[in-house]
Amino acid sequence: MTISEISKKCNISPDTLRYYEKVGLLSYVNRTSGGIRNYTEQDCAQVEFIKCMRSAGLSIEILRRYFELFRRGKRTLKARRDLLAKERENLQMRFKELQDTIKRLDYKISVYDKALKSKDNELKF
Amino acid sequence: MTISEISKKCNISPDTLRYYEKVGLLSYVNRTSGGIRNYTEQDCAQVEFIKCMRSAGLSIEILRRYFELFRRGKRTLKARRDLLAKERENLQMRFKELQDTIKRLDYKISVYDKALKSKDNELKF
DNA sequence: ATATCAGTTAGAGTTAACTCCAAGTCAAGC
DNA sequence: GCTTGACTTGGAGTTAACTCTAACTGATAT
Repeated sequence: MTISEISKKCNISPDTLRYYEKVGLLSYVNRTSGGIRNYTEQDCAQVEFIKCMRSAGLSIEILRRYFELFRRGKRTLKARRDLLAKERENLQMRFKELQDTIKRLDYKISVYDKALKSKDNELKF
Repeated sequence: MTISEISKKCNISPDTLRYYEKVGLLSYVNRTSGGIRNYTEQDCAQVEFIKCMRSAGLSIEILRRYFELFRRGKRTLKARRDLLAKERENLQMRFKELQDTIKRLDYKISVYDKALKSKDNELKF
């Protein structure tokens, strides 16, 4: 798969793919004899994983650390597991916060709806 | 309340408070005769609201728009309600995504735990 | 009256994560 | 052999959201 093919397939720009490679999220992408990147299905799955974690809020730096551990081989299994478990806990916290914020917005919207009905209230902010 | 007092109370830096004022999130903060900001409880509640929305991911720009509508008075009630409702929907989507990502991490962690037990598996990434 | 200290401003600097650009290369079609 | 078009690189530019700096001011304690 060329860079533009995986770009379309994974909906991520070629520039971003090269950037991810440069900073260590996608190491050792195969090349053709002419020096052109040749992505595998496995690379594609990894890109999907990165995209998913990025959109949940994991930083490039955390993911870089994760893949760096990977490159060091099997003896880092435990460290990788623990890194993921820690990030999972962070997400769990953000999940609860998000839930509360949605509730807060729901309440605020209901206050707006009341004000709109009664036609003469203003809110504090 | 001086800036350092509200800073401690709301756990937000004085620089950030001045920045929020500059970009239009906190307009018309009262001043003493000497020109020093004098925050009210109401300002404090507004700062808490901003903090909550910011940490859920709402941008400064969206919040700026919200408070700008506010300044235009009662006739923008509906527009403000709709702005909040739209952001609420965005958060709802991110909430679901986050839930899926947490599940995905749980699965991945369980795969790690299996690999750690069997002592000889490596994962793909 | 002077030193101290918390506040003020405008504007510069920082960070993360891209995103763009210019100059060059390579394979394929005419 | 030449053009075209997709690729390559290193490095510069962008954006959001702060964060810091320098120079200044005004109230309070000695």
